[in-house]
Amino acid sequence: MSAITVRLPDGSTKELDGDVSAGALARSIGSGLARAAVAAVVNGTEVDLSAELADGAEVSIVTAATPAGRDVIRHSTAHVLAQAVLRLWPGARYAIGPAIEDGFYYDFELPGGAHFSDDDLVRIDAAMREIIAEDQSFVRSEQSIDDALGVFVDQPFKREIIEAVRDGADEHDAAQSEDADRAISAYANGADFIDLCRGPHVPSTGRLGHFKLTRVAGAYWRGDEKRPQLQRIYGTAWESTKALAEYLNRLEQAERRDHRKLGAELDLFSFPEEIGPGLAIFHPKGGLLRKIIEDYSRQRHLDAGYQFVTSPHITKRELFDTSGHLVWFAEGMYPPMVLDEGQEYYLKPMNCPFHMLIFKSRQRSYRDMPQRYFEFGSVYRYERSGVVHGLTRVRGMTMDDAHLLCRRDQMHGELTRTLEFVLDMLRAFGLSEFYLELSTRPEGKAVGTDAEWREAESTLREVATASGLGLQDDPGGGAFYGPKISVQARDAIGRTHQLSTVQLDFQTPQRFDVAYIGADNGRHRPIMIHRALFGSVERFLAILLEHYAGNLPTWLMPEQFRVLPVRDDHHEYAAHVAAQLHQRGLRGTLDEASEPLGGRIRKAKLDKLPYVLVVGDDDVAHGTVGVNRRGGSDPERGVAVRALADEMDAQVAAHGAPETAAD
RNA sequence: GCCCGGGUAGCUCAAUGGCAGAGCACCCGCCUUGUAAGCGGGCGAUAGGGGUUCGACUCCCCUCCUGGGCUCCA
Repeated sequence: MSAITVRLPDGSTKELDGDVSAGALARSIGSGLARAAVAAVVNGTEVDLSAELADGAEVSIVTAATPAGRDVIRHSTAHVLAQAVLRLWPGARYAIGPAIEDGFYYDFELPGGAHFSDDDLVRIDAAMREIIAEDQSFVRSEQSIDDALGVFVDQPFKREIIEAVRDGADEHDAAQSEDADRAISAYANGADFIDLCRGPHVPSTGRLGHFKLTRVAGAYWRGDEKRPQLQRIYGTAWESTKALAEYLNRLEQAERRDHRKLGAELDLFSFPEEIGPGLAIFHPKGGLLRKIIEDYSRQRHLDAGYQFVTSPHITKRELFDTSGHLVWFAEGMYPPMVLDEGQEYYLKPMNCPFHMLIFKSRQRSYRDMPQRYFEFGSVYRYERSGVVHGLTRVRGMTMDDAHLLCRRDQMHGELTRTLEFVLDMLRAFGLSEFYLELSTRPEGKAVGTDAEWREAESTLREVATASGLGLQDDPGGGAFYGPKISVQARDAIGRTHQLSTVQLDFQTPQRFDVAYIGADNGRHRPIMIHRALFGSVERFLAILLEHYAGNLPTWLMPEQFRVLPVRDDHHEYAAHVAAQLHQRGLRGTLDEASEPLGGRIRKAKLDKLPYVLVVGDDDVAHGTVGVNRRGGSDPERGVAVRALADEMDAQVAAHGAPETAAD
């Protein structure tokens, strides 16, 4: 075997003689790298460490503690999971087992239609650890389509995948099918297990072990409800015990921020069984929080030239026939009420049809344009029973909904304005990291002409690009009536949430036959922009709660201060302090000295009060308060009431940055 | 809708098929408190319905509610 020379990422070269595998390269560079290596990238393609390198190749080593390395570990762990399940359930069929964000899953069909239970996870976990202890090698093989079909003769899901590769039906596999031999690759480890797989994998199962099976779930084959439902097992896997522990800790942190938990702890809202799933009631503090959010939003909309409108919660079916909702959105709507000799009334799932009627309520001139209608409109959607989730997926919600009708020549400007307005408002609530998504024409189920779509999409793209934010494409993700930009916001623990959407619609104005009179005295069709900023008030509130871990900035906090008199003979002064702050427009209460100060302070802290104010003898004598600030180290004694009020005013005016402390 | 969990007091949790308990909250007393839990007492529950059993929180069936999952592509 002759020596070869390969090029490394830093531009240097390395000579190999004899063993010319990627693993040998790693070893020749250093033992630390060799230990960390899980795969390699050769000329841009991921390969196993056992892959032989060609002379002149550009090679980089994939190490465990990197995104690509973790994918390899997770994918390999998924194989071990499947191997364990097949050991425990002979005759089980296995479908797919990819690496996903933070983990992996594998889908199975068990013999006799059996289902996994949580107890099974323990057994499977044990079997996996045996396989890992056996340190089996992952051995790659390549074969023709026909041979592969033979290998997986008893595995209908694998056969379906192979056939999809053969037929080139699977879009993603198109690149693979361009390979000259159209070979199918598979990995075997041990004598009893082989799985269809592109790879790469770790060299052997002994490289794995920092994993945890997390839950079992049902999942439809290829995500299609009409196909068989499979049994899915989820797990997470990492490069080290430490990384695994950190991840599990992160999950706990997220759990502590869960808005459903915080909503109960802070007495904001609840979901009484008596009302039904996905239908919340807001308690006084939650109601006040909503009012604060909504009032601020209203003021901003007023300043930005929006007009306030209101529409009813139910309407005759004809309105939704006209709008197309009963064709396109019927499954998301509650069934109708039949009133007045057969007249059907529907709860509204969206506000736009009503706003169209407001536009139509009189003749409009080109001079009237744009019309910007805004409404906190409560809508009801019949979400499937399995998908409701806290305040983020509900059956009744209030959208901060706007519909802008403008002339074609105003479209670009209105969109730019709208996007700026949206981002500015989100920033005011303490969200600052955004990217945009552009959802384009859904193939096959779109209305409107090609020219209209081209114009709409290119306009949205220009506007999105001009914002300077990152832009991701979401091909085919638009609504049937037009494309949209959605604003994705990153929260304090790095999760992204789709918040606002700005949607172009040339269909609805046509359906309602709305028009304005142009300067040419002719009828012209306006362009419509749908815009939800918070999405829904409920969901936005939930995202804020989780973003701030309940420590809402002072301006949003329903209770901004609480005055605690040390003894009951300080009550009068405490009431005086509270009244002074109330006069400055600050919100707060007085907690009388019926129990010891320490206990009252603790309660106020658990309620996440930004300002806990203690008044005693010294304060009565000098007109001061003791200030215990949220997140502050030591309380400050002897603060003048006026100075405190000024500080709080400033804090409110600044809106404040998120306090990312865990709690 | 479907798959796997769960449902005990307002909240967080106990209780081999054999007397349903605790802490917090709430109410009543006592205590008069200076920066994260003062003391005593009281009120209060097996989600709903059916079944098995001498006996059911516990086992079975149905309903309701609830948590996780159902595009993340060998």
